[in-house]
Amino acid sequence: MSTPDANSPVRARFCPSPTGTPHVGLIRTALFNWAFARHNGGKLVFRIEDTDAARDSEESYEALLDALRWLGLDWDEGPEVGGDYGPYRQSQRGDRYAEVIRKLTEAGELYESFSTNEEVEERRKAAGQDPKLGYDNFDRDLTDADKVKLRAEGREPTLRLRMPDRAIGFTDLIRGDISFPAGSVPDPVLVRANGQPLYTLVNPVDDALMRITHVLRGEDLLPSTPRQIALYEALRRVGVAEFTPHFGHMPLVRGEGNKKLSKRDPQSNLFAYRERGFVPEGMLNYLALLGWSIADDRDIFTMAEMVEAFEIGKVSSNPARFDLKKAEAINAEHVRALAPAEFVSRTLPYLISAGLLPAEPTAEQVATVDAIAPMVQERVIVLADAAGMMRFLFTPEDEFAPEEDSAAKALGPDAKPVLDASIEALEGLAEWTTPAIEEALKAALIDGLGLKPRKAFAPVRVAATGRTVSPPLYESLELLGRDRTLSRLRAALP
RNA sequence: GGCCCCGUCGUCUAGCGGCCUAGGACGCCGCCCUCUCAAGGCGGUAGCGCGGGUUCAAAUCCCGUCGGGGCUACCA
Repeated sequence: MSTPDANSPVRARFCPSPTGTPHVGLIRTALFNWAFARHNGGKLVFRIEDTDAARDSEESYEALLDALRWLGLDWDEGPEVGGDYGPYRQSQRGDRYAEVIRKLTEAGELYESFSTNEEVEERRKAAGQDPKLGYDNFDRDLTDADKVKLRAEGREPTLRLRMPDRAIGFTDLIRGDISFPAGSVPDPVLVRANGQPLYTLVNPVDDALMRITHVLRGEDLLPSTPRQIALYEALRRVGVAEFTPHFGHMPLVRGEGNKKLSKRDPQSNLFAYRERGFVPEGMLNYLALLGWSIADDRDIFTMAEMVEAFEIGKVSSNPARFDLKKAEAINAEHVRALAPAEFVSRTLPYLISAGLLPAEPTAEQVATVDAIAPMVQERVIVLADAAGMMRFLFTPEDEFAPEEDSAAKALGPDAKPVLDASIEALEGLAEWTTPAIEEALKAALIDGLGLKPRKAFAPVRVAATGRTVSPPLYESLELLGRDRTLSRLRAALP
């Protein structure tokens, strides 16, 4: 098997079909191809496999671009950036496929197949074989007379590739040597009866035409590799392909249980993570951990570091479970690592969509966010969490009310003396600053009432911020201001 | 059923014959810090599927076995 010249530049590709919402497993595939291309100083080709009009949609296509752009996974050739091997949407490459089909057919690499699935099944059963064995290569030896007769019945043939009568093996970049015995792969259909080419044809043909050197994809495609290698051999014989690329099959991403993470599983939806406020750095870092590790004692890293260290041979061959808890932990690390101003600018959209702020926040509102942000930043896991923690600062007084369960915990009858003492202490404060508030509250509640801090501050916290969990209390009160603080404490009196 | 892949803590992994009485991370538990919750610090919990080999020595190599998964479309 002739492989790409070791000195020729790496050309990897990411070639999703635009069906549904981007899936985290799909994005992991994009990430590894991207990192592989970047690490090796090669090119990443982005190609859209939209040959199934029944399932593809323009929305899904847009979603794919949106996803990659959001994550910062850039491509060197593909939609919107062009390249020497375009177009990069298969729906626009019909003429090329027709040409390849013609060459293959003329060279006798393809044969006409008239069998229906039912007929194949019947023949398998009649031979005492399991119908699941698939196509039986029956039409390989049809005579011209047979074909004329079948056409006369109104049947149109598909075009199948004749698989070689020998084992097909290759060295997988991730798994090592893999071999499929002769006869274990039935002759695949490459072209529909109506002349439409299928994935089985267009995927390898485009990889050949685009001179892809490394095919890195999910393990679910491993069984299709032998028929692709057979096609490559045919393409080389007719002068369409110059070499057969290297293959590497990445482990599957699993969901709960041991099954492959399904497209229907809400956990697979990339955009759901974005909506919750996963940051690209966190999402990518976590996805990278699904099958790869940068070092034995570290799992937080940047994409620049990943590119520097990424070697395809170090990718694990076992399936990885998508673990939300760990994804969140990794994301939280990246959120905390954000520069304060960056945290604010990324959080603002979430505050707006949560209804805390108008689409165009005032300078004063932004200043308030700036002030509370550092204290919120280290307490959130995803950006959307910030809304819950900042809500008390942006809720109009007539709408403000402590959350029910928090109130139940901290605003019972016992709270009255605490709130009374707090109000009295805060009313007379000369200056409304964090240190002054702290001093006054401690003097009144700890020293004055002799309460444990835990008991003392809970009612004040819930009365003012609405929740038992909030940013630090004194700072929060300072930002809230004296008037709002006092009116909320009074309103909370049992 | 057939073909293929995979098998280290609950999860993701490090490990590629001696450095392993198996390391890290998430989770979980405890302690410290402390105005809450986080963050941070410290400590703990838990694993080489099983059986044979090879070897002075195996998580690491070989075979078998069991288990899990994927594919098996005129989808991609």
